Amino acid sequence: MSAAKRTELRTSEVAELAGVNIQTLRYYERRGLLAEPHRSNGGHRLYPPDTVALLQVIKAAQRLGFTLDEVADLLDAGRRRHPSPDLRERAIGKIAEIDQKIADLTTIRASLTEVVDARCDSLTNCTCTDCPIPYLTIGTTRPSGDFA
Amino acid sequence: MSAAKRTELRTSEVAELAGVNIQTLRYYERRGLLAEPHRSNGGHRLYPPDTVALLQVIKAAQRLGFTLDEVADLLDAGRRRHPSPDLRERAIGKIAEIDQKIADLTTIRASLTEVVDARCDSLTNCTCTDCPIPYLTIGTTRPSGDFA
DNA sequence: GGTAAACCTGTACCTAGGTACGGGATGCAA
DNA sequence: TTGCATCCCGTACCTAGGTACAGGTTTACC
Repeated sequence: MSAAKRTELRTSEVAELAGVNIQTLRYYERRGLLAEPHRSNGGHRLYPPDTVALLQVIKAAQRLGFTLDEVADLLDAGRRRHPSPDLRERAIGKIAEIDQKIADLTTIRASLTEVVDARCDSLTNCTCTDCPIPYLTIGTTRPSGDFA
Repeated sequence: MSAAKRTELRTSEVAELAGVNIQTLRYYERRGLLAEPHRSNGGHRLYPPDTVALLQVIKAAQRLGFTLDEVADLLDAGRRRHPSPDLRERAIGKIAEIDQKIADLTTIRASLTEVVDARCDSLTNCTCTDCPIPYLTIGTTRPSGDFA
Protein backbone atom coordinates (compact mmCIF):
# COMPACT_ATOMS: atom_id res chain seq x y z
CA MET A 1 0.00 0.00 0.00
CA SER A 2 2.62 2.47 -0.97
CA ALA A 3 0.00 4.67 -2.61
CA ALA A 4 -2.28 4.89 0.42
CA LYS A 5 0.68 5.98 2.46
CA ARG A 6 0.41 9.34 0.85
CA THR A 7 -2.69 10.28 2.85
CA GLU A 8 -2.47 8.20 6.00
CA LEU A 9 0.44 8.25 8.36
CA ARG A 10 2.05 5.39 10.13
CA THR A 11 2.79 5.39 13.82
CA SER A 12 6.41 6.35 13.48
CA GLU A 13 5.59 9.16 11.08
CA VAL A 14 2.99 10.70 13.36
CA ALA A 15 5.30 10.35 16.32
CA GLU A 16 8.20 11.95 14.54
CA LEU A 17 6.18 14.81 13.10
CA ALA A 18 4.54 15.60 16.42
CA GLY A 19 7.71 15.12 18.38
CA VAL A 20 6.35 12.47 20.71
CA ASN A 21 7.29 8.93 21.55
CA ILE A 22 5.55 6.13 19.70
CA GLN A 23 4.47 4.61 23.00
CA THR A 24 2.81 7.88 23.83
CA LEU A 25 0.48 7.49 20.88
CA ARG A 26 -0.71 4.16 22.19
CA TYR A 27 -0.95 5.60 25.65
CA TYR A 28 -3.14 8.47 24.48
CA GLU A 29 -5.27 6.04 22.56
CA ARG A 30 -5.81 4.03 25.75
CA ARG A 31 -6.61 7.24 27.59
CA GLY A 32 -9.16 8.19 24.97
CA LEU A 33 -7.37 11.34 23.85
CA LEU A 34 -6.71 9.94 20.46
CA ALA A 35 -9.47 8.15 18.61
CA GLU A 36 -8.63 4.63 17.57
CA PRO A 37 -7.22 4.97 14.07
CA HIS A 38 -8.18 2.45 11.51
CA ARG A 39 -5.82 -0.29 10.61
CA SER A 40 -4.12 -1.86 7.68
CA ASN A 41 -5.14 -5.41 6.83
CA GLY A 42 -2.28 -6.62 8.95
CA GLY A 43 -3.38 -4.54 11.92
CA HIS A 44 -0.96 -1.62 11.67
CA ARG A 45 -2.36 1.74 12.72
CA LEU A 46 -2.97 4.35 10.03
CA TYR A 47 -3.57 7.88 11.23
CA PRO A 48 -5.25 10.78 9.46
CA PRO A 49 -2.72 13.56 8.93
CA ASP A 50 -4.38 16.06 11.27
CA THR A 51 -3.50 13.80 14.16
CA VAL A 52 -0.19 15.59 14.21
CA ALA A 53 -1.84 18.94 14.88
CA LEU A 54 -4.04 17.37 17.52
CA LEU A 55 -1.01 16.03 19.31
CA GLN A 56 0.57 19.45 19.23
CA VAL A 57 -2.53 20.90 20.82
CA ILE A 58 -2.46 18.26 23.51
CA LYS A 59 1.18 18.92 24.25
CA ALA A 60 0.63 22.67 24.37
CA ALA A 61 -2.25 22.29 26.78
CA GLN A 62 -0.15 20.05 28.95
CA ARG A 63 2.63 22.58 29.10
CA LEU A 64 0.01 24.98 30.39
CA GLY A 65 -0.57 22.78 33.38
CA PHE A 66 -3.69 20.93 32.29
CA THR A 67 -3.90 17.27 33.15
CA LEU A 68 -4.67 14.77 30.43
CA ASP A 69 -8.20 14.43 31.74
CA GLU A 70 -8.65 18.17 31.47
CA VAL A 71 -7.15 18.16 28.01
CA ALA A 72 -9.65 15.51 27.01
CA ASP A 73 -12.44 17.76 28.28
CA LEU A 74 -11.07 20.76 26.46
CA LEU A 75 -10.83 18.85 23.21
CA ASP A 76 -14.31 17.55 23.65
CA ALA A 77 -15.60 21.04 24.31
CA GLY A 78 -13.67 22.42 21.37
CA ARG A 79 -15.20 19.91 19.04
CA ARG A 80 -18.86 20.33 19.70
CA ARG A 81 -20.58 23.59 19.07
CA HIS A 82 -23.63 22.35 20.89
CA PRO A 83 -22.49 21.62 24.38
CA SER A 84 -24.74 20.05 26.92
CA PRO A 85 -25.62 22.45 29.74
CA ASP A 86 -23.16 20.55 31.86
CA LEU A 87 -20.34 20.91 29.39
CA ARG A 88 -21.17 24.56 28.97
CA GLU A 89 -20.96 24.95 32.71
CA ARG A 90 -17.55 23.37 32.79
CA ALA A 91 -16.39 25.49 29.89
CA ILE A 92 -17.30 28.60 31.83
CA GLY A 93 -15.31 27.27 34.76
CA LYS A 94 -12.34 26.61 32.53
CA ILE A 95 -12.44 30.10 31.16
CA ALA A 96 -12.23 31.54 34.65
CA GLU A 97 -9.36 29.19 35.37
CA ILE A 98 -7.61 30.28 32.21
CA ASP A 99 -8.08 33.94 33.05
CA GLN A 100 -6.46 33.27 36.40
CA LYS A 101 -3.58 31.53 34.70
CA ILE A 102 -3.06 34.40 32.35
CA ALA A 103 -3.11 36.83 35.25
CA ASP A 104 -0.56 34.76 37.15
CA LEU A 105 1.66 34.46 34.11
CA THR A 106 1.48 38.18 33.64
CA THR A 107 2.61 38.74 37.20
CA ILE A 108 5.55 36.39 36.82
CA ARG A 109 6.40 37.98 33.53
CA ALA A 110 6.48 41.42 35.09
CA SER A 111 8.77 40.18 37.80
CA LEU A 112 11.12 38.65 35.26
CA THR A 113 11.08 41.80 33.20
CA GLU A 114 12.30 43.70 36.20
CA VAL A 115 15.12 41.23 36.50
CA VAL A 116 16.07 41.55 32.89
CA ASP A 117 16.32 45.29 32.81
CA ALA A 118 17.64 45.48 36.32
CA ARG A 119 18.83 48.99 36.46
CA CYS A 120 22.08 49.37 38.26
CA ASP A 121 23.01 53.01 38.11
CA SER A 122 26.66 52.18 37.95
CA LEU A 123 29.02 49.69 39.42
CA THR A 124 30.15 52.08 42.10
CA ASN A 125 26.99 53.98 42.76
CA CYS A 126 24.03 51.69 42.96
CA THR A 127 20.90 52.24 44.96
CA CYS A 128 19.67 48.68 44.79
CA THR A 129 19.48 46.89 48.11
CA ASP A 130 20.77 43.55 46.98
CA CYS A 131 23.59 44.91 44.91
CA PRO A 132 26.46 42.47 44.74
CA ILE A 133 28.93 45.19 45.62
CA PRO A 134 29.32 44.24 49.25
CA TYR A 135 29.72 47.42 51.20
CA LEU A 136 26.63 48.95 49.68
CA THR A 137 24.43 46.35 51.29
CA ILE A 138 25.63 46.80 54.80
CA GLY A 139 22.93 47.83 57.15
CA THR A 140 20.10 47.48 54.66
CA THR A 141 17.19 45.17 54.99
CA ARG A 142 14.67 44.26 52.40
CA PRO A 143 11.34 42.49 52.36
CA SER A 144 11.48 39.11 50.71
CA GLY A 145 10.39 40.39 47.30
CA ASP A 146 9.08 37.29 45.59
CA PHE A 147 7.10 37.83 42.45
CA ALA A 148 4.08 39.64 43.70
CA MET B 1 6.75 29.79 74.01
CA SER B 2 3.23 30.87 73.57
CA ALA B 3 4.37 34.47 73.08
CA ALA B 4 6.79 33.75 70.26
CA LYS B 5 4.04 31.90 68.46
CA ARG B 6 2.51 35.18 67.58
CA THR B 7 5.15 35.94 64.95
CA GLU B 8 6.41 32.55 63.86
CA LEU B 9 4.25 29.83 62.48
CA ARG B 10 4.41 26.15 63.20
CA THR B 11 4.40 23.52 60.49
CA SER B 12 0.74 22.73 60.72
CA GLU B 13 -0.21 26.39 60.68
CA VAL B 14 1.78 27.12 57.57
CA ALA B 15 0.43 24.01 55.89
CA GLU B 16 -3.14 24.85 56.74
CA LEU B 17 -2.89 28.49 55.70
CA ALA B 18 -1.21 27.66 52.42
CA GLY B 19 -3.42 24.70 51.73
CA VAL B 20 -0.65 22.18 51.37
CA ASN B 21 0.25 18.96 53.10
CA ILE B 22 2.70 19.08 55.97
CA GLN B 23 4.92 16.55 54.23
CA THR B 24 5.05 18.86 51.29
CA LEU B 25 6.75 21.50 53.39
CA ARG B 26 9.51 19.10 54.28
CA TYR B 27 9.69 17.96 50.67
CA TYR B 28 10.12 21.52 49.43
CA GLU B 29 12.73 22.11 52.06
CA ARG B 30 14.67 19.09 50.79
CA ARG B 31 14.28 20.38 47.25
CA GLY B 32 15.62 23.76 48.26
CA LEU B 33 12.46 25.66 47.42
CA LEU B 34 11.91 26.58 51.01
CA ALA B 35 14.81 27.81 53.10
CA GLU B 36 15.44 25.82 56.23
CA PRO B 37 13.42 27.58 58.90
CA HIS B 38 14.97 27.98 62.29
CA ARG B 39 13.96 25.72 65.07
CA SER B 40 12.62 25.78 68.57
CA ASN B 41 14.92 24.47 71.26
CA GLY B 42 13.27 21.12 70.88
CA GLY B 43 13.86 21.08 67.13
CA HIS B 44 10.42 22.04 65.88
CA ARG B 45 10.35 24.19 62.75
CA LEU B 46 9.27 27.80 63.08
CA TYR B 47 8.43 29.59 59.86
CA PRO B 48 8.31 33.30 59.13
CA PRO B 49 4.76 34.28 58.20
CA ASP B 50 5.53 35.18 54.59
CA THR B 51 6.25 31.53 53.95
CA VAL B 52 2.55 31.16 53.32
CA ALA B 53 2.64 33.65 50.46
CA LEU B 54 5.73 31.98 49.06
CA LEU B 55 3.98 28.64 49.03
CA GLN B 56 1.06 30.16 47.22
CA VAL B 57 3.41 31.51 44.59
CA ILE B 58 4.98 28.11 44.18
CA LYS B 59 1.62 26.44 43.82
CA ALA B 60 0.45 29.02 41.30
CA ALA B 61 3.58 28.59 39.22
CA GLN B 62 3.10 24.86 39.31
CA ARG B 63 -0.44 25.13 38.09
CA LEU B 64 1.00 27.06 35.17
CA GLY B 65 3.01 24.06 34.17
CA PHE B 66 6.39 24.94 35.60
CA THR B 67 8.37 22.13 37.18
CA LEU B 68 9.69 22.57 40.70
CA ASP B 69 13.17 23.12 39.31
CA GLU B 70 11.83 25.89 37.13
CA VAL B 71 9.92 27.37 40.03
CA ALA B 72 13.13 27.41 42.03
CA ASP B 73 14.79 29.31 39.20
CA LEU B 74 11.94 31.76 38.96
CA LEU B 75 12.01 32.44 42.67
CA ASP B 76 15.72 32.89 42.56
CA ALA B 77 15.41 35.32 39.69
CA GLY B 78 12.60 37.16 41.40
CA ARG B 79 14.66 37.68 44.50
CA ARG B 80 17.80 39.19 43.12
CA ARG B 81 17.75 42.46 41.31
CA HIS B 82 21.30 41.88 40.17
CA PRO B 83 21.20 38.72 38.15
CA SER B 84 24.33 37.16 36.78
CA PRO B 85 24.50 37.36 32.98
CA ASP B 86 23.56 33.72 32.94
CA LEU B 87 20.49 34.21 35.09
CA ARG B 88 19.51 37.20 33.01
CA GLU B 89 19.81 35.05 29.93
CA ARG B 90 17.54 32.44 31.42
CA ALA B 91 15.07 35.09 32.52
CA ILE B 92 14.83 36.28 28.94
CA GLY B 93 14.18 32.73 27.85
CA LYS B 94 11.48 32.34 30.47
CA ILE B 95 9.77 35.49 29.33
CA ALA B 96 9.54 34.16 25.80
CA GLU B 97 8.20 30.91 27.18
CA ILE B 98 5.62 32.77 29.22
CA ASP B 99 4.53 34.81 26.23
CA GLN B 100 3.98 31.59 24.36
CA LYS B 101 1.95 30.21 27.22
CA ILE B 102 -0.20 33.30 27.33
CA ALA B 103 -0.75 33.08 23.60
CA ASP B 104 -1.74 29.43 23.84
CA LEU B 105 -4.08 30.11 26.73
CA THR B 106 -5.66 32.89 24.78
CA THR B 107 -6.29 30.53 21.89
CA ILE B 108 -7.88 27.94 24.11
CA ARG B 109 -9.91 30.62 25.80
CA ALA B 110 -11.25 31.83 22.50
CA SER B 111 -12.26 28.33 21.58
CA LEU B 112 -14.07 27.88 24.88
CA THR B 113 -15.78 31.19 24.52
CA GLU B 114 -17.21 30.03 21.26
CA VAL B 115 -18.53 26.97 23.02
CA VAL B 116 -20.11 28.97 25.77
CA ASP B 117 -22.00 31.34 23.59
CA ALA B 118 -22.67 28.72 21.00
CA ARG B 119 -25.24 30.40 18.89
CA CYS B 120 -27.94 28.08 17.85
CA ASP B 121 -30.42 30.09 15.86
CA SER B 122 -33.28 28.04 17.14
CA LEU B 123 -34.03 24.48 17.99
CA THR B 124 -35.62 23.82 14.66
CA ASN B 125 -33.57 26.00 12.42
CA CYS B 126 -29.90 25.73 13.17
CA THR B 127 -27.06 26.14 10.74
CA CYS B 128 -24.43 24.50 12.91
CA THR B 129 -22.93 21.37 11.48
CA ASP B 130 -22.82 19.34 14.68
CA CYS B 131 -26.22 20.32 15.88
CA PRO B 132 -27.70 17.63 18.08
CA ILE B 133 -30.91 17.74 16.15
CA PRO B 134 -30.28 14.67 14.06
CA TYR B 135 -31.67 15.30 10.66
CA LEU B 136 -29.88 18.56 10.29
CA THR B 137 -26.52 16.86 10.39
CA ILE B 138 -27.22 14.38 7.65
CA GLY B 139 -24.89 14.70 4.76
CA THR B 140 -22.70 17.32 6.31
CA THR B 141 -19.03 16.98 6.96
CA ARG B 142 -16.81 19.15 9.00
CA PRO B 143 -13.09 19.53 9.47
CA SER B 144 -11.91 18.38 12.87
CA GLY B 145 -12.15 21.83 14.43
CA ASP B 146 -9.92 21.48 17.49
CA PHE B 147 -8.91 24.66 19.20
CA ALA B 148 -6.78 26.35 16.64
C1' DG C 1 4.05 16.35 86.62
C1' DG C 2 0.98 14.18 83.36
C1' DT C 3 -0.91 13.69 78.97
C1' DA C 4 -2.81 14.59 74.34
C1' DA C 5 -1.74 16.92 70.29
C1' DA C 6 1.72 18.22 67.30
C1' DC C 7 6.40 17.54 65.84
C1' DC C 8 10.70 15.04 64.55
C1' DT C 9 13.40 11.71 61.17
C1' DG C 10 13.66 8.12 57.98
C1' DT C 11 11.64 5.22 54.83
C1' DA C 12 8.01 3.28 52.09
C1' DC C 13 4.37 4.00 49.16
C1' DC C 14 1.24 6.38 45.66
C1' DT C 15 -0.45 8.75 41.16
C1' DA C 16 0.20 10.81 36.66
C1' DG C 17 2.36 10.51 32.62
C1' DG C 18 5.11 8.29 30.13
C1' DT C 19 8.94 4.92 28.18
C1' DA C 20 11.25 0.46 27.42
C1' DC C 21 11.34 -4.42 26.49
C1' DG C 22 10.31 -9.05 24.72
C1' DG C 23 8.60 -12.04 21.44
C1' DG C 24 6.12 -12.45 17.53
C1' DA C 25 3.58 -10.62 12.99
C1' DT C 26 3.60 -7.23 8.83
C1' DG C 27 5.18 -4.24 5.04
C1' DC C 28 7.79 -3.54 1.32
C1' DA C 29 11.77 -3.19 -1.63
C1' DA C 30 15.38 -6.05 -3.92
C1' DT D 1 10.70 -14.95 -1.24
C1' DT D 2 13.71 -13.23 1.57
C1' DG D 3 15.34 -9.88 4.74
C1' DC D 4 15.09 -6.01 7.49
C1' DA D 5 12.65 -2.18 9.26
C1' DT D 6 8.24 -1.38 11.58
C1' DC D 7 4.52 -2.65 13.89
C1' DC D 8 1.66 -5.34 17.18
C1' DC D 9 0.36 -6.38 22.24
C1' DG D 10 1.21 -6.98 27.00
C1' DT D 11 3.77 -5.94 30.74
C1' DA D 12 7.38 -3.94 33.40
C1' DC D 13 9.80 -0.01 34.57
C1' DC D 14 10.88 5.08 35.22
C1' DT D 15 10.52 10.14 36.93
C1' DA D 16 8.24 13.97 39.21
C1' DG D 17 5.81 15.31 42.86
C1' DG D 18 3.91 14.16 46.63
C1' DT D 19 1.81 11.49 50.83
C1' DA D 20 1.63 8.04 54.58
C1' DC D 21 3.51 5.45 58.33
C1' DA D 22 6.30 4.11 62.38
C1' DG D 23 8.44 4.90 66.44
C1' DG D 24 10.12 8.29 69.23
C1' DT D 25 10.43 13.62 71.18
C1' DT D 26 8.40 18.24 72.39
C1' DT D 27 4.81 21.46 73.51
C1' DA D 28 1.39 23.30 75.99
C1' DC D 29 -2.27 23.21 78.87
C1' DC D 30 -4.39 21.28 83.40
